[in-house]
Amino acid sequence: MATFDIDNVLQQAERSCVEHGARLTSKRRHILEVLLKAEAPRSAYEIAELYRQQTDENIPVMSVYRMLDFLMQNSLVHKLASNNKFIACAHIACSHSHQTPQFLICDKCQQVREIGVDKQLIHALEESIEHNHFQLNSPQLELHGVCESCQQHS
Amino acid sequence: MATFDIDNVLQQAERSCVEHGARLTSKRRHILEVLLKAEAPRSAYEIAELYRQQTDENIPVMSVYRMLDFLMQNSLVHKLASNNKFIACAHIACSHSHQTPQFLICDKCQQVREIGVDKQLIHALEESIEHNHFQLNSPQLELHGVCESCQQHS
DNA sequence: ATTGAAATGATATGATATATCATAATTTGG
DNA sequence: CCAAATTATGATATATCATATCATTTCAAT
Repeated sequence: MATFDIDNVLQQAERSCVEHGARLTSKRRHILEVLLKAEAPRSAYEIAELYRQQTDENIPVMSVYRMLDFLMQNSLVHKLASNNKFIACAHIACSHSHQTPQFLICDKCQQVREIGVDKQLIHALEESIEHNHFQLNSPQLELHGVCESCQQHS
Repeated sequence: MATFDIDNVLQQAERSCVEHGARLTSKRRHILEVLLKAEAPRSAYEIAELYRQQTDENIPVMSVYRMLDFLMQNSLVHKLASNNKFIACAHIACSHSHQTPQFLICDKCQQVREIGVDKQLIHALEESIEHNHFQLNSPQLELHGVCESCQQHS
């Protein structure tokens, strides 16, 4: 993601937090920035290390976890359960309301693509689940495979 | 799951391993049995503890992980990435070839239902993913929510 | 300025998972 | 049947991921 984009996204994140009465502190903002700059999902410990490198300031991992919690609550960051890593939401700067996030995770290069799966499809999935009398919380999907680029170079 | 079912499932697991030239050793079989008896997904450490209780024998967690790897390779056990726990495959004794596993995980009682989502639906999902030039490994889905029983008792 | 709430730091510890080398069990080829 | 090779398991250490708890700092509201 290009630098000018990051600034734009950060501004939008700022706005979104203000709207919801959430405080995007300087440190929280920095954590988000680290993830926006990262080219793949990062663990909390990796984020702490990148934070140190990029700001010349130490940060306890404990704090990183708390800030990630904040960012997740405000839909600015997602957690990938399948590898215990975190990723900036790809739709922070989008105007439309956020869909249920769907991630394509490349098992070779670790890059993640956050896609919008067809709404109808998700709807059908939800219906199928309701047939099982199950009440869905949030149908975040994580799908593992090989991305286009890695397919070509193998 | 009733006891007589467990024996049946274990026999089927045995058969399936023989077919594939895999060795379902006594210990591996016991690990599978522990999971078949468990009424919810278990962590590797919990499995080690249950193993101790049920066999009066110690087992290193290291070994549990290795045996779980074996069982997963042979489609007898699945790992739930979203909570780092393991569960016996619900379709060991089924004759039909295994579908892509789909799990409904209750966030209240932790019970898991392994369902067969509509084939067409999965197919559509796969198509949507191919549009993104992504090559799926295995589309295991983990969906979090509240099960029927917990909905009623809340 | 004072106070109360929210954010962050510091420390400890728990939970999950892998690396590595040693030993035991099983298979295989003679 | 035995020896070698392979596979499985044990033992130990350590890496990695995450939470609990209490102390301190920052910030906002009065």
